[in-house]
Amino acid sequence: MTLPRLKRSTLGDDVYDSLRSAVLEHVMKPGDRLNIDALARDLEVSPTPVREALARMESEGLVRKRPLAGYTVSPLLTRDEFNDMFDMRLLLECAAARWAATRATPEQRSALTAAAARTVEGGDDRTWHAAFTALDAHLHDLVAEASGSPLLRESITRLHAHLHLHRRYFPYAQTAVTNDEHQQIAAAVENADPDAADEAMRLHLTHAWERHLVAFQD
Amino acid sequence: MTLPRLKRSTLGDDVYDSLRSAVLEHVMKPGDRLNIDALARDLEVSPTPVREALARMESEGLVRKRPLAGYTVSPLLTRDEFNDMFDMRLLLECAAARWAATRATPEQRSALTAAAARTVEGGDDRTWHAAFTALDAHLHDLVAEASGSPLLRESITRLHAHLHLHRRYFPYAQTAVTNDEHQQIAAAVENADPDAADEAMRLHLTHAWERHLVAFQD
DNA sequence: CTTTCGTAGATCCTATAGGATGTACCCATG
DNA sequence: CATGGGTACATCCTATAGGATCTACGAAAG
Repeated sequence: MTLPRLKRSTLGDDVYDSLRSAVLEHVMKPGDRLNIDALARDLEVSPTPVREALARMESEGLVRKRPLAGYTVSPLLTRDEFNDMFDMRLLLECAAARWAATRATPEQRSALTAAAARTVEGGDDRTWHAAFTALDAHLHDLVAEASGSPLLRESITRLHAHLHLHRRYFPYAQTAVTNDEHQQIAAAVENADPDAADEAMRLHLTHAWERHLVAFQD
Repeated sequence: MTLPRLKRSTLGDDVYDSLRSAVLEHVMKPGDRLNIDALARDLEVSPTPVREALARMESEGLVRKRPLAGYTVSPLLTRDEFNDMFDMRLLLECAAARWAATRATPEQRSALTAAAARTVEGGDDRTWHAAFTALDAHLHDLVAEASGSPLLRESITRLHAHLHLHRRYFPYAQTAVTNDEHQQIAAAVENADPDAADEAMRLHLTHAWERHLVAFQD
């Protein structure tokens, strides 16, 4: 018999969750200074667990630290960095799709197909876009999980944090309907066709890349 | 004119460097408990910067944290985790070699060739092995750097931390001479031949994999 | 008007102390 | 002898305070 893992947590972990979502959900914008004492007051804790949370976030690239001068939210990606990120996505996520096609469990395959079938209903642009990105991120994580490689999934998750940051800042860069692309990926995985899965993911990412590039017209 | 970046650091950063090398150089073995107060006494600092350093190390997978029960050095990789790591190495480092072949600067190419030409001189087994792994790690980092992708290099560096941990624990798993393999990689990059670089790296990693597998005869 | 210097304030970094939790040992009991 | 419970100790977690550093604003000199 297996019992559910019990989840004890410290203040440091809670502060980390709060700050991480605050950065990802854009409550604090890139470049903003993070005043440790102020954060501690707002969260009604002492500075110590705040420092601990910031140290973790720095190691993940969400914030930057300048010794003796404080933390700031990581700046937005430059055009070069953004292109580099998509090169990495192509490398990692296409491999994930390929591996998922051969190693995914039946449950994972059907979950992927179900997620790809879902569509986002109306509402104003802002909430619609938020729901859409959440769905997209969920689907990509399903593929990463189905790859059967914990390390690969972790690497992809790391990349997506930065992608999410960028998306929130340019909310209308990606408005085209990508359901078809998602369904092709899911179908390829369902059919256990590695080459097709790789190619479908490549197509999807390349299109996403092009849609995002408009944000860099400088 | 460009001035050298000035390197101010806090105690937390220094503690991090110290603890990281202590784990990597195997001063503290996998599974060992890390007593925060004791570490603070040994390093002659207060527990606060120690906690900060451990938080960073946990995010990198070097230590594990159990809330309200302390930190421990991450356990050695299981056979599955080890295989997963080499799958990732094949994916990442072959791509790095491929990109390096097309995008490396002339300086990077010659540095790579020079590193591949170096050999490790005698001494007792232990120091020889240490020098050898250092040379191998340096060469792989040169390839990662020459890829021109900061994200790719960072991912590879992350993997190598765990690899290094494993190597130190089974110091005699890799004794074959790999200079030939290194030189083939360097030559392919020098000749700007992506396919050859990919293949040479694949061969090198596959052989390394087989050499390491003997550690798992259980 | 521009630049330099100096001071005041805010902020970061570190150390110390106390409350909360986990761990280990010993004793009692079946 | 094995098992369960209770207590003492060690350790972790958090809060608070003080010293060191950085930043920003204003005044003085060129």
